[in-house]
Amino acid sequence: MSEIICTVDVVLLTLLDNRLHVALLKRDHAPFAGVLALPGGYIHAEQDADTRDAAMRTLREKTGIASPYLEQLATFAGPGRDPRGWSISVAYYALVPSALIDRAAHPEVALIAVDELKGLPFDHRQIVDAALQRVRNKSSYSSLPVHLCGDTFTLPQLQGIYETILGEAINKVSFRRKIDELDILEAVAGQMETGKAHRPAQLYRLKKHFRQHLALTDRGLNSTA
Amino acid sequence: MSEIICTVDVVLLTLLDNRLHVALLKRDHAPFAGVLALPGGYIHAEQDADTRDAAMRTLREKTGIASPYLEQLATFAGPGRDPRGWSISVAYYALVPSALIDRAAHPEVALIAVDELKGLPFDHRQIVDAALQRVRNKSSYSSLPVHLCGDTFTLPQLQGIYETILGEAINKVSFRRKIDELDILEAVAGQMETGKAHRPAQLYRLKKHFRQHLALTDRGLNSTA
DNA sequence: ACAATAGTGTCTCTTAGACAATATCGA
DNA sequence: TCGATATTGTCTAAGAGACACTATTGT
Repeated sequence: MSEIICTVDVVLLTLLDNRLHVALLKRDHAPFAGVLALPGGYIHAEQDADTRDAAMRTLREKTGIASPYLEQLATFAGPGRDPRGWSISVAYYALVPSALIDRAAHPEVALIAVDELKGLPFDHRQIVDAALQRVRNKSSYSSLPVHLCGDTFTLPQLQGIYETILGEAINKVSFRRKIDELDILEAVAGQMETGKAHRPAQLYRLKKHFRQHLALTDRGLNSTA
Repeated sequence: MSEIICTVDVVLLTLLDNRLHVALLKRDHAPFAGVLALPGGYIHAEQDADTRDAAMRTLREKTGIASPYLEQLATFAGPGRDPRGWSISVAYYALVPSALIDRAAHPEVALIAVDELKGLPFDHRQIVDAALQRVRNKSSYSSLPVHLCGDTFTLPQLQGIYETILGEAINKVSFRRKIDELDILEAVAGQMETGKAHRPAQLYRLKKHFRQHLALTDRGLNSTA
């Protein structure tokens, strides 16, 4: 039983040009050397405190991203998914603002639009699909998408992000009501998004209490589901 | 990396005396020999097609249960959870009608009320808690609890099961409206639950299409959440 | 002033829950 | 007939979406 290959894989999602993108890396070694794949790697029992830790380390080492929103997705396993043998991959998904991805320091990180993915090795396609399904589902009733925003953002911007993820238009009044009920944002005093030929929008940021790990407790953006 | 211990654990839930119970087994071997613990065991790379398969096999071998509702819960891992070393446990949860548990053939299966659990080894307490949270959460918006029923049941019985799981009373009219909308039950013609000193209730059963794997698609019992 | 988008007030429609009336059994 | 619970009809209240009006900017 100890011949099982234990790995983690991370589906790192971000927004670019108003579309969801996944971070992929060209694999250094066989199998699938040179092919774009999810950032992942072996669990290091000597140093990883758990699989989340392993996923965090992997992400840091391969993309330089420090403390993203990171949540366990599911575990994929079996004899066929990795040609080296029976393997387990504990998959995580991360949401980060694209500004946090330092592409100068890590030019090897490829950001691919999720609807243009093709030819992923292993069962990575299945893992990405599971992550997308999870994020879409969870976004419909939680504040999850705020993790794709930068420090400050306007409500129209945030609504656009929800619409991008959910793939459908949202009623403006309802959206604002829900966000208001969630009570997780605070206006940045006096600051406005400016420069456009129309009324500027109020800037908001996450309340201090929610800056980090917002994941566990949120509920209730949209009960449409 | 190959010294990692790879296991599965199953949280088998059932209803007994109107209360949720977990199936536990006295461990045969060290560590924690003789202590009640979740049914679980090593993944057998030679025979298991994936972790679900391993969980199914474990459940069959240890409790005799053949094809329960079984879904992946989460993966628990780390250096401290098992005294033998760095370990991974892919946890599943199962829901079965208590009638399916053949306690004559498997007298070693202990069914413990979930609110009376104590002294579980490893991190099994944490795993059980995660399963309960998942089941309660999912029950509030899906038909999940029907898996705890036998072949036929009445609507008042089913409502009672929901109330047991959710821990609160449900509006009768709303409950029936929702169940009706889900459109997953069919009346068993002419059959009534009988014998009580009051109007008998109509018996229902799952529509054929939903007999097995109902898990993946269901939605929308209760949007209260 | 005009175009364009932000922000808000209000109406309607859908849906969940409360209440209550009717139905059907055993005693 | 009475007590008990099943089943169904209807009213009310809460919430989501549609619509439209006001606000504020650059041109």
